[in-house]
Amino acid sequence: MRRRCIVHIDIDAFFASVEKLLDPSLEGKAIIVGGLPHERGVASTASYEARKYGVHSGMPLQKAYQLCPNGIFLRGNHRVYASFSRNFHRILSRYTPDMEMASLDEAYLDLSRCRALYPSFSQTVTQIKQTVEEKLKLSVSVGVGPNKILAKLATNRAKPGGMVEVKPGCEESFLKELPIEALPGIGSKARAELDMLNIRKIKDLWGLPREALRTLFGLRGEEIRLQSHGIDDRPLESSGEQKSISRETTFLKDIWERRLLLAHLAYLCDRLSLALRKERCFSHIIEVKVRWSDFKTEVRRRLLVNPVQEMDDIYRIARELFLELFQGARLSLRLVGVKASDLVRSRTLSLFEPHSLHKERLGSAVFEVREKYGFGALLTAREKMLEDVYSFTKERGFILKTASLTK
DNA sequence: TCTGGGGTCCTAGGACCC
DNA sequence: TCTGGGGTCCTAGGACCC
Repeated sequence: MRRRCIVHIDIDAFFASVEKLLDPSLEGKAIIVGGLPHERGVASTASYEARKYGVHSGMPLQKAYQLCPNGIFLRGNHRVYASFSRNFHRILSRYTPDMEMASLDEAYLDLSRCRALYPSFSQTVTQIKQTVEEKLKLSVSVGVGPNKILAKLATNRAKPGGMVEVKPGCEESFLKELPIEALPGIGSKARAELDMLNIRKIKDLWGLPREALRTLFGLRGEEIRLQSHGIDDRPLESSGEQKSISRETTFLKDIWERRLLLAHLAYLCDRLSLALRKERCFSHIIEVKVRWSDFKTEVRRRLLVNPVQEMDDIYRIARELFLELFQGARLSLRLVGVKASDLVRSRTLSLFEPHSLHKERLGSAVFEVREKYGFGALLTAREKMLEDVYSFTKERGFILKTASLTK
């Protein structure tokens, strides 16, 4: 098979860079996006200035604040980032239809089919990089290789702002000294296990027999073995249908009052219902998640014969699942969440649900008003109750992190 | 240090059926 | 009265990614 030409392109410190663009006074400063220093949470992005202090994404905000007390902490605005991401996608798609958006700020391009169009790959790649940077006003890093794994690892080496190509014959020398956790799929747990076996670099994996990898990583073992040699024939995948939608909240302080937790659960169900409606989806599985104050996480899910979309239906099930978990609770909760999965596009109306048509019409009307005027523009009776609970919440000093219902 | 929110995928055990 | 083998479905948990 002919060597493919895969390009991986990644926006540098994406959220932080967008914030600098929106507010030029932030230029040159240590920016940490993810939340305010006293909040519970982690950094989703740190600017390169902040990284000098040791701050990195995934780090708890309180720790980031200790390391970088003069940093500028921002909650961030996902809608703005999503709009930048759409532009990113638009620009790249002009070069080839063979593209995979791996996340908001990261994409793969396969130029193999466009050989006739682009006689010089390195020139084309340089041009793509320049165009993206000019149009988005954001710096990007680019990696080029014969497959996804090598292109991605090349990008990591190119950061920030550079371009690295893994040339034919250089694959193993490029890989051998990289730490094993550079391979996607090897996270903190796997790294710790491999560390005990004295396996720290990718070249250390080369000596392991297949069976050992199979034992360590299960089905992923063979893929990891091949990738450690730079072999990867995974095709690019255009983003398929979403498999699940979820909404969850970590409270600023742990909560033990049932009434408060149920009220917040209802709020999450409402937001989930809105999201399902937006995607024109119905859900066959509803799942409730709780995280206790000791950080132990539990879930309960229910498979439904008739898929749901309406808030009332979701909440009825979520409430039961929640109470199953919360019955006899000895600890308070730091998180509740609700998730819809096994999504379907439409559903057949059941003869046993005479009111469902009416309910759906009401739901559509609520949805339209909220799309136009915002979530808080229209409150149902239950949400009016919720609103009271929110003020009750404030009186009790439990400020929920999620924005209140009214604007 | 004290651990987000949104996802995907895999594993393992129990129930159930043949 | 002791106890198969295999397949599938469901549930819960967890690793991992950005």
